[in-house]
Amino acid sequence: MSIDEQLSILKKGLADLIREADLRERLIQSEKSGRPLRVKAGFDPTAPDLHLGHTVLLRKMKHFQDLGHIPIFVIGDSTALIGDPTGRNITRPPMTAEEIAANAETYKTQVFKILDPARTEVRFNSEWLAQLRFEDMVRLCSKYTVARIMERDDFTKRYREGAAISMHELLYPLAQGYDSVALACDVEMGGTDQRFNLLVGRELQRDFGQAPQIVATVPLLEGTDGVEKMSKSKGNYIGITEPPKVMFRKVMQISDDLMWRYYELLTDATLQEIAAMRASDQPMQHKMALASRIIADYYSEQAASQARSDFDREVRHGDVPSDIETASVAPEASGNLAKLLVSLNMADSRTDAERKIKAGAAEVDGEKHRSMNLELQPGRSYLLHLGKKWKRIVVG
RNA sequence: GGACAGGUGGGUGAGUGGUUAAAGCCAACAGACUGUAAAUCUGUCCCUCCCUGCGAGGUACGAAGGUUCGAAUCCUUCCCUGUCCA
Repeated sequence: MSIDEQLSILKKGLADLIREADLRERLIQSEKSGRPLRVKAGFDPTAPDLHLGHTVLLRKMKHFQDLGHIPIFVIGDSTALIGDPTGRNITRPPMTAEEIAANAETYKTQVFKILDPARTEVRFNSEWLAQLRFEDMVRLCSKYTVARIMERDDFTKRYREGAAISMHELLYPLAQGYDSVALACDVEMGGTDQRFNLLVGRELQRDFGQAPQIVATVPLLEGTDGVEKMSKSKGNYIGITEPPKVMFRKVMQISDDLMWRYYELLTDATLQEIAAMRASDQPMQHKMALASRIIADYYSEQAASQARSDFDREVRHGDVPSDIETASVAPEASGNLAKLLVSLNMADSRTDAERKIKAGAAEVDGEKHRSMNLELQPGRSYLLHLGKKWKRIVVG
């Protein structure tokens, strides 16, 4: 494949590429020398589950991998001690070592749903960061000035607003930049919000006598609300390990406009194909196709079609779901429906359950049930439905 | 170390002694409507208990004490944040 072709694959969907000429140069060198490029992306092990927002980046790394280069997946176990201040206006609470270890493990397995494990490097940045002594830290800090660090949006903003900025947060960009030095990266990738951190890497590499890495950023994927970027903590995410059915439902819940964005960033559909779909008057069909496509990526075609038919039946026609869990309930649970729903995890609290029952959200055996009272007969089974939750119970 | 300002429910933000479990807005949840979504409308949005009622009780306005019949509102100490001065 020609360098131009390679470049155009790699450039597709990128938000920033600093700088394109450098990347071209490196691709040429790599081809000549047979040395693959080292393409790094760092992840904070803060959320235990990867979601579609992360996959925009991972898919791009896969493109590099497919062209013979080496993705380096850096798990920021040391930098997690700081907590990336990106996009934050408050200081993050630090995580415990146990949490970090557990989360990192989950990341590792999930990331290989996209990348080929045999040709991926997975590294923890504690490997080199934990080695640094105080003198090393001081030396590292001396390479950057306060004014330059404060150029970062988040810091400027927080500073201007009189919000707290702790000293250790200023170290984050330096630590991340040092990762690139330690790994001798050729390319570092991240979301557009990572731009600053990625650029710091270039400067530090220069200071350490390395060629500055190429910085490639991908757009941030909006979450299911269509407004904020997808994030676990905002609850607007679609996790790649969520059951197919849940994924399908969540994809269907995005707005029609957002769907085109998802097509662009989460599938290999070409821009022409997307434009054609967009011109048609079948948004729902295309959305269902999108959901199926995404599920097929992380599960299988079969799982996708199953999820699709479940959605058809359960959501569109309002039928009873096919895979309701059955729980057995002691006869003593008879009497109070709210209590029962809480014990079955169908409501957050008893007060919550009562509210929903009063609002007419509860059904027993398909009948709306507005009374708090539910007498259970031993041996019988009941079908409970509250909002999106269903459960079959057997008494006895 | 000194002076000053401030800390309210998921977010924002009212409220400066008494129908205040705490306005409004946003988010969220449930219901209706619907072709998925959106939009719209209705209701809800701390917890527990029961005789499920515009019911009873318990917690809650950084923390702990105090004043008062009564405090988010006043006082004291502490913690935290910011600004200015050293």
